[in-house]
Amino acid sequence: MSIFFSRQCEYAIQSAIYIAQKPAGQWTTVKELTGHLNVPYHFSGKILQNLSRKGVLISMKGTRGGFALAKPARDVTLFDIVDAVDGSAFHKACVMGFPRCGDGHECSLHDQWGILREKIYKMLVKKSLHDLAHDMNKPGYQILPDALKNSLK
Amino acid sequence: MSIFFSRQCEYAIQSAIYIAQKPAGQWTTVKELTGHLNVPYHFSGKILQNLSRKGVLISMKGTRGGFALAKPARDVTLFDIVDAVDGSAFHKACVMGFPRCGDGHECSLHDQWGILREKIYKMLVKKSLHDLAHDMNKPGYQILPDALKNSLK
DNA sequence: TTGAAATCAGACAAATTAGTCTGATTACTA
DNA sequence: TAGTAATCAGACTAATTTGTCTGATTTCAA
Repeated sequence: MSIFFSRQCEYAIQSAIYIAQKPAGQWTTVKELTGHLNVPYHFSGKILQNLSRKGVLISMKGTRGGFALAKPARDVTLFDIVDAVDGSAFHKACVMGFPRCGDGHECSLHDQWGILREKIYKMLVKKSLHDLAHDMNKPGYQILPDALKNSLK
Repeated sequence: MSIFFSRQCEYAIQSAIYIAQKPAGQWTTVKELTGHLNVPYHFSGKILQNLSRKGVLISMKGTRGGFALAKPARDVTLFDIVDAVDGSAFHKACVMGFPRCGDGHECSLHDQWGILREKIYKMLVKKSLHDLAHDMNKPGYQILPDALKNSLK
């Protein structure tokens, strides 16, 4: 049970936050990212390419290339990332998997779960990458264990 | 993104509800279950065996055998099922996958998600199989599409 | 203009999850 | 007591997700 998002989605979120923490206009390479983030190098490449295909990031090839946000961090929500990677099936599907739920034959949890799901959705939509980047820069917050941080290139 | 529970867990929940709808003391065979529930026959067997190993169900071999609840339906919560199948990692793990979150280096969503997660947990703990079985017996509720229901043995 | 450093593309491998098959064992019934 | 219908166990296959590898292309800088 990967908690709520797929692992790929977790990686994407963490990557986006990392990129958003840097001054706008700077490019971030896969190498730098995976040095800070404990995401497998090549997998990271794939994920970032995917995000740029989806319009969340932009990329530049070449020596001074890398990835950057396609829009200002204030204008990208957490939901945008999740939606780009995992889709938004959790909006629709029955939490217990009953096929007719939401179809006039709602399951016993339908309403309760609907309320919670909506709260989760609002949480995702209200958090911008700017918020996240800002929060996670504060002292108590930290993206990685020190051990890993020290071992970066 | 399998919404929230693994598919196996969804099957387990649906099966448990089905069994709980029958009068106490009756045995339910895999054949009957999969006739009503659209769960692959052999996979269903595995899942039910697993649930009985975990103490949620009991089983009896032989001609008139099958599976039944190990305890009264009022005493089995939805959380018991989920916990038996998927575990309860969602209690602990960071929703965005940050390794140090919950360790003094909380992520930006930690508190908000904690509140929602607790509500989800309460929802699971408060729903007994008896509640579920009762609710899903009401007219508007229905476990399966008619088409499937009609094609049962 | 050449070399280095980056993305990009796609095939491949490994791990996990989902689903299938077969044969053994058990218990009821005729 | 023999046959049937069920669980049980475990090996196997298939599908999905995760992760790896290689080579091509692009861009910059010496």
